[in-house]
Amino acid sequence: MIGAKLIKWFKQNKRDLPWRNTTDPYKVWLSEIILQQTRVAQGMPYYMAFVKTFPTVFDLAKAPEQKVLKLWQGLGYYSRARNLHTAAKEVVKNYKGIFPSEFEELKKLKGVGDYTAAAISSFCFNKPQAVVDGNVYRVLARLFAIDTPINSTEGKKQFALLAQELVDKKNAGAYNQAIMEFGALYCTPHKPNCEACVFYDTCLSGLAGKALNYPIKIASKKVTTRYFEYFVIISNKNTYTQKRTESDIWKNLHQFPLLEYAEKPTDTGVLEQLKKEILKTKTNNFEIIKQTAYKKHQLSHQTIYARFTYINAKKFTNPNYKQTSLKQLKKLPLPILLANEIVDL
DNA sequence: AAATCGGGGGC
DNA sequence: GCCCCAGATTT
Repeated sequence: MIGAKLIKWFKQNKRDLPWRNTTDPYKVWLSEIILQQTRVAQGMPYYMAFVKTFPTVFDLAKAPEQKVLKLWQGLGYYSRARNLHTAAKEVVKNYKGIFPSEFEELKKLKGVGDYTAAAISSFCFNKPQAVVDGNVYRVLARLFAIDTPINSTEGKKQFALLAQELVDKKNAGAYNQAIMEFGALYCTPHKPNCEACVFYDTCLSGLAGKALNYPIKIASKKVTTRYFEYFVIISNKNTYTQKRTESDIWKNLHQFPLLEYAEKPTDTGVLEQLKKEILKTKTNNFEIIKQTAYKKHQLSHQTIYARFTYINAKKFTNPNYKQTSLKQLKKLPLPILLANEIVDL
């Protein structure tokens, strides 16, 4: 039984985090969505801002999506913010603003999967449902020297089953937080503290001196490369933007007029396409003010090389783009790549 | 079953 | 540069 050791360790070593001082499912849910694939240090300021801006699920539900996305700006995986907003409206509409406590019911909420449903139901209602996050995969893989890849279908089933067998059914909330905290602080990916570990004498990978070999993962496909040519078109002290609506990165965030290429384009090629498709002119009634160097922007599955070309255009009328003042621009939710670019504007 | 979706921090 | 982070959804 690993539960007693974990919970004891947890009581002595846990971090004091704001979402641990409450059992309000709204706040726990908020923290869980924010912390998906995100380090505590990175998510913390966003959690504080969301709680302050939207103290209740009703406040979040009635907010416009653009305001939610703006507050999320810079955190990445923007579908989390869109789904967060959708789920808030679902809770208000379907549950009168009261979060359900059952695992299966929680999973019906947009953006709430196995992990998050288990977290909310166990943390807030002490339901006996095991969480399986990156920490749990790592701790269990090491304790039992499990060779099944954690990102394979079989691995996900195997680890979920094992986790559910191990969870302390009477103290699931404490147990779940304990095993995650243990993974985050002690059984870490690169420098596990095996010598001082409470499972030193039973951890199968540790005993073999192979803790670092676990967990096993299937190598992911390598990333694709994209070239983005953004055009900051200045006309009458305004610029122009559009909203990304395709199912692609940064959906529902805004951007400058953009030309995209799979391979590095030639300057003349870019210029021709700019005139034809964005400026819609055959003459040279515009002026290139400046052009930045390509900036490399690394995403999990894509490498983006982006460049900004500033253009002075006397007349610009293209219905695909919306005239935007600098003040308006800074209020729009933008990919961090663009937000950084306009900081000094 | 595999691909996709961000950004940052640690090494 | 590579890996990983309190994963979920889409294809």
